[in-house]
Amino acid sequence: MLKIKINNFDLDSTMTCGQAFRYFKLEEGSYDIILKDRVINVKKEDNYLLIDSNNYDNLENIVIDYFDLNTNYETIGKYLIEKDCLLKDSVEFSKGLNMLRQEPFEMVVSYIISANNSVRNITNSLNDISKRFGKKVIFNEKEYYLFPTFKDLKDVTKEEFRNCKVGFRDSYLVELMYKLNNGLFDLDSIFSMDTNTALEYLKSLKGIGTKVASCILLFAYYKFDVFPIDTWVKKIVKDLYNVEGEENIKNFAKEKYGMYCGIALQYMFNYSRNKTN
DNA sequence: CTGCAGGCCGGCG
DNA sequence: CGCCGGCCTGCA
Repeated sequence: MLKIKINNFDLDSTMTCGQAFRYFKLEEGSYDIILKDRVINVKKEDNYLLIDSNNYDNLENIVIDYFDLNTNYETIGKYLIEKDCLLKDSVEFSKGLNMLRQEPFEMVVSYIISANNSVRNITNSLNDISKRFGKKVIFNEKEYYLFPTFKDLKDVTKEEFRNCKVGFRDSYLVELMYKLNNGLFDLDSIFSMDTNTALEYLKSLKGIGTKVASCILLFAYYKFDVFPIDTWVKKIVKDLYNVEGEENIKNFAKEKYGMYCGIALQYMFNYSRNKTN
C-alpha cells in the first residue's frame, strides 16, 4: 500500500466531474481506475491517498502526475475569484477538483465518442472497446481491461466499432487509427504547440470540432487556456452574465479569466451540473 | 411515440 | 462564409 500526502484535494469531485470515464466506484470514496498500463485503487484517508495497484513500478510518480498533485489549485481558485467575484460559488463548490493528466490517445477517442452522446453511452462504448481490444488485467480478483493503443486498433473495421455502439462516429475512429498508424498525425507533437495551433491541428481530424478539441487539450495536454463551451456552460454564463453565443462566451472568458479560462469553465460546468437546487 | 444527451459534418443559400 | 438538418444509441 502506497501512501501519498495531500492537501486540498477532493478525490470524489475530481473523479466524477466528467473528465474521466474509465473508473469504477466501489464504495464511497474508493475507486478502481484504469491508469495507463495498470489498474489502481485509490482511497482518501484524512490527508493521505491510499493507493493499491497490480503494478508498483514507478507508482508514486504516476499517481502524482495523474492527479496533478503538484499544482496548487487553491492559488488558481483565488486568482479566478479575484478576477470575477461572481465565480465564487463555482470555485468554492469545486474546491479540491484537480484537472487530471490523462493519456492523449485515450482522450481523443473518448471525446470523439462524446459528441452528441450521454455519459452512460460513452462509458459503455469505451469499456466495450477496451474489453475487445485492450489487455486484460486481474486486480483484486476482478477482471479489468487496459485502454488499447492505436496499434491495437490498427485493423479494427467500421463494423467492429459500430458493434461497440459508437454509432455514426465509427468512421471517425477508423480514420484516426489510419492516420496514427501511418504517421499522418502525431499526438506527441501537440505538447509543444501553442493552444491555437493545437486546436486547429486536432480539428483537422474528422469528428473533432471546437468543443471536443478543447476538452482534449484541457484533459490530456495541460493546456488551461481553452474554451470547452457546452450546453451547461452556456446556461450558467447566460444566467449569471447574460452573455450568449459561442463567440461572445469565448471572448468573455478569455478576457475575464485569461490563462486559466479552461479551469474557470470546468468549475462552472461542475457547479451547474451538480449543485442542488 | 418524441425528445434529448457535455457536437460535428456536409450541403445549401 | 453562416445556418441548419441529420445522425447512432439508450433512456425518460
